[in-house]
Amino acid sequence: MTTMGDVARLAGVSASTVSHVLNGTRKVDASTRVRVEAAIAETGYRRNGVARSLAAGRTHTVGLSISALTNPYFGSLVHAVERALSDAGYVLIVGDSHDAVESEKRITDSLLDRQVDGMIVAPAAGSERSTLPGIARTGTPLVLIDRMLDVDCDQVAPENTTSARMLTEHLLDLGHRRIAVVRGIPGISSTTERFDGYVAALTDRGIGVDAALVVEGESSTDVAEREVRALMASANRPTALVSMNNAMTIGTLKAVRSLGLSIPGDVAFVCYDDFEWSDLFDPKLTAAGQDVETIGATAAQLLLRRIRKEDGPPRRIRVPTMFHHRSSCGCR
Amino acid sequence: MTTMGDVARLAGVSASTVSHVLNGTRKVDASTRVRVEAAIAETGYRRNGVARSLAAGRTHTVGLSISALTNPYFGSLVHAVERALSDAGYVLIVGDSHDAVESEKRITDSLLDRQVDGMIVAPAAGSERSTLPGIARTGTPLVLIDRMLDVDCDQVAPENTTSARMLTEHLLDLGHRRIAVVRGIPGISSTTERFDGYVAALTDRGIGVDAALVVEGESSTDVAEREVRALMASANRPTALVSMNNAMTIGTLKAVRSLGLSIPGDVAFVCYDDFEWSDLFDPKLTAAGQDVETIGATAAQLLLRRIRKEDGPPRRIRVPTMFHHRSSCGCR
DNA sequence: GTGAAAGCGCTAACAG
DNA sequence: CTGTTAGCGCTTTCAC
Repeated sequence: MTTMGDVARLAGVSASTVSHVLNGTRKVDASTRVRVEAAIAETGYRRNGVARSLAAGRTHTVGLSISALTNPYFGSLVHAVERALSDAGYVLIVGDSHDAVESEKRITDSLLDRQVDGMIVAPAAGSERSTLPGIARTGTPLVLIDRMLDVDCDQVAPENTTSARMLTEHLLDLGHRRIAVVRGIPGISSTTERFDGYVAALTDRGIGVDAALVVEGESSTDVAEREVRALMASANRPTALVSMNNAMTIGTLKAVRSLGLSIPGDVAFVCYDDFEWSDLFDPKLTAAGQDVETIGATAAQLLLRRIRKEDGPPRRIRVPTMFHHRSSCGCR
Repeated sequence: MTTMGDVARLAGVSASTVSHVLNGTRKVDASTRVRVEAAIAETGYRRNGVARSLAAGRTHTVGLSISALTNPYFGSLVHAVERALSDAGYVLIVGDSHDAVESEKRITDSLLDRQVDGMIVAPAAGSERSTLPGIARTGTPLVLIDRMLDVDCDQVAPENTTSARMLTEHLLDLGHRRIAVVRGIPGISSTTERFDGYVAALTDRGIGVDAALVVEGESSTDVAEREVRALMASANRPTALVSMNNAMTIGTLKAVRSLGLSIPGDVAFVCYDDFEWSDLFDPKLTAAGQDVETIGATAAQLLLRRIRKEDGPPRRIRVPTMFHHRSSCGCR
């Protein structure tokens, strides 16, 4: 393994000069630069980032903890974050928490041990007690993504309440009164906020929330399928369904289809979260789509800002969703 | 920031003892261990992984370069790899090459600089000339994933030829003779091998390959949609279509739908790659599904083995696909 | 069972 | 414009 010292010797300069030509951190005479570059080329030298990080105190690495890499939504999120970060010269370490604080803690501890310059976390339920304090103690820049918490740090999440409310109101406008909702995993803001939007829409029209029409899908496709199936097979089947995230949508659609029911004929359907292939479903799904790219890019920018020590109060950013009016709601 | 030295001082021992209790690398008297642990707890000490890596020469980090984080297929792959790796105490740095060797080179160089203990790469076209030599030169353990190359290293990829052949033969068995194929991005083995399977099936029945029926989708949904649309709107429209990966499938279905054609009524359809929601499409897709979990887990195991210096000749593993016979082919 | 000391390969004052 | 010199915080012989 060739080190900076080897290169320096070969070029007849000091290691510090080699370091400076490599990093452009100080003026170097053109001729010596050439000699150094020649030596680098000759030896095939490649700097040791670990030593570099130790000496410099920065790793140019950021960590990302999310809850389900298999969910296309998070895949896009990782993609957006990765791009913004790599453009800035950082690399991304990803960890999948499976929405469990224990795994989340293991992941973030490991990231902290590795001295990441910052981290982005989609907090699992209970995160504010279990894992965030530990991160805060180290002073590592942190931005929360996808779910908001009552803590003092940068956060970026989609607009939830208003979007869910619009979705529900649309159904109400079409005359539906028995509207069921399929909720995501409990304990996180997205679930709560979206549910709030649903409740607000109903309440606003003087309709009470019927507990029997609230199905807990737990953000598991299988659970949602089972529960929705049970509901739709029961006597008090709703006339419309609103699904609160893409996993819930898949489960719901499977349930409906397995019962031989048709959408929107037998039951109207709208959902939070859009799919790239929404218009290939039959019928096309009326949905509130998140702007995942913006969410990811924004989170990365906020983090980069903190890493650069550009201070300021914590910011909480809501990214608007886009309403896609298609046909599963029963319109047109 | 508290260091190991601080802990040692507080516990009244040497830094080396602290290191040993932390790592379990040598026998430590129970009583001193207790004192050390108390000191650690008291200071909230957390070891510096960077210093650790520099001293030990291992980072417990592996890099992964893939071509499209937004593709659900790769999302699952990352997930599988991440799980296997984190179980073994490693973290994963991901980079998205967008199937371009230039980005791939930047990513792998950055990973190498960071002294990853190993890396997994889904090679872009041209990788063997551009990026793999550089990796080989460092001696960093490497396993290729998703696409195979004619190079000496561990590789794991799905079964392509036979699966594509089966798909095509199924169409042939149903009486189709004008079968179009939608190919993925050129220059990688999956595209070539799957196409070979298509050709073999036709040839075997004495049917020549009609160049007009070979559409280049370039692994871009948009391109596939445009090209398939053109083909299906033309005079010599095929009676059946075989799509070679999930992005091509989305594009193809969009094209078919936009023309108001029906599957399998107007054109039969089969595809390589399965979707979690395959049976929500209308009609349900007959597909050859990859076992992504196995591919990812296998790659991780092979890599771990190399990292542990368990030698042996390079292994090339083919993971079988699963044939899902549904209705888009026109059966039943 | 424990400590001292020599690095790991680089960065960044500090001096010239 | 360039070299010298301390470290960065840990692991790991080697010695006791």
